[in-house]
Amino acid sequence: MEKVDRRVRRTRALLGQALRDLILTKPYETITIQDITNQADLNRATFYLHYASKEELLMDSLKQQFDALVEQLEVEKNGRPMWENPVTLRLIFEYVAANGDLFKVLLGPQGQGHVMYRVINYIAQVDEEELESAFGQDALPIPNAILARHFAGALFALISWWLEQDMPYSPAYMAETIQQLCMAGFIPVLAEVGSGARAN
Amino acid sequence: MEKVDRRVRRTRALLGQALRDLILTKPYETITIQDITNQADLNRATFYLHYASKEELLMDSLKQQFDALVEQLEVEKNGRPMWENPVTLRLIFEYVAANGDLFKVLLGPQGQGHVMYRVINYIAQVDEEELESAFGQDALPIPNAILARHFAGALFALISWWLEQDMPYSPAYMAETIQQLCMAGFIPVLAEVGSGARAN
DNA sequence: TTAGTTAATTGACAAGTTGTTGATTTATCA
DNA sequence: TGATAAATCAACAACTTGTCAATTAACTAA
Repeated sequence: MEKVDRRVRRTRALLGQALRDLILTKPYETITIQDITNQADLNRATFYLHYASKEELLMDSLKQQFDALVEQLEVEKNGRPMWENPVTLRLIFEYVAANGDLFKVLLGPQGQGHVMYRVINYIAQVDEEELESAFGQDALPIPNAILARHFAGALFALISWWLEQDMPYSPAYMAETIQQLCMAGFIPVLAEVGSGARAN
Repeated sequence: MEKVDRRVRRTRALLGQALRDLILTKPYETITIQDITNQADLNRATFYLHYASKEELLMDSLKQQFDALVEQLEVEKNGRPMWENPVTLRLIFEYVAANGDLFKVLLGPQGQGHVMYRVINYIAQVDEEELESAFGQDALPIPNAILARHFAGALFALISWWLEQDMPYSPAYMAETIQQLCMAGFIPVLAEVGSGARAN
């Protein structure tokens, strides 16, 4: 079925790696097809045999990484939905950390909109499916789509912030915190004012 | 103080409007400086007298819109922090709706990363300041920065989703829902299973 | 109102990117 | 091994970019 010419596999892998390397080097928008093929040591015309644009290449390259993660998560989560499973969340943060250099650029201030959007959308989609299989289609007082988006947005923003700050907390802490905030909200947190300064 | 030559104001306004118009017409990346100056009916060299890039122009143009909103919010919120003030949140959604065409593009699948990042960051920053003035610096069991980011991410994701779906709910509903989810979390929602299908 | 200042226009420049072409060489698969 | 498909190469026109000096037009302040 999935028989692909070895040369094609090789070329695409080289192009993908070249783009990833370049992203760590210079702003994404300034990277040209020339740059990519130079870095990959391939002819420029070869690029167009496989992709129509940088974005297409980037998405193809990221998809493979994603698929590997999703496969791992499927095994670990064992039917428990993401929002109440700290193990799944922790694995996500560990995965992000493992590819921190790249994600920090792609999701940061100079990040790519289509990547950000897809990440949020992907998380939301998975989450929405989990909600549907757990509660049915919109049996809850708030639409599944909204719940899923809320969760995905919060997760995305924390990942982005965590990378920007160079990961000041452990993946486990981030996972627990997100779970707590999504499940129980701010109220329990705000109620429990610590030893620091009090409001005036 | 702020005396700016009338020609400069006029030119910058024309350039900004031209870019906004073009964004509704064709993909952002394909818009050239030529396109912008053509649309604005200005000479191409004039652009470089004011901005170094499309991004700089876009940010300058958006900043003015933002400032107008922030000013309005300051008046309305009356000291009450964003996360527990449905009026502020409703105004935000109404503001988004008023500029729906533009924001739908900028925050959507083909959106611009730097715009998305700035929006999230801006909301988070305002929220973090509110948390600090209400509870002090990190007196809560969870760092203010994380709480603020969580809220900003959820708000951003819901706005983006709401635009993408062509605003299927009222601004008031969106505001109430976000507030409820952020303050009380999923637990009360999941507990209250409606009349629909039940999990198997 | 006017004189001096500053912005905008114009045409032109070299340098670089883009996407595609046809002919050729090279690697792979069966 | 021989047929097939991929990669290379050089070259193409079309376009964008940033900058320039010289000129014209608009504005501000006295």
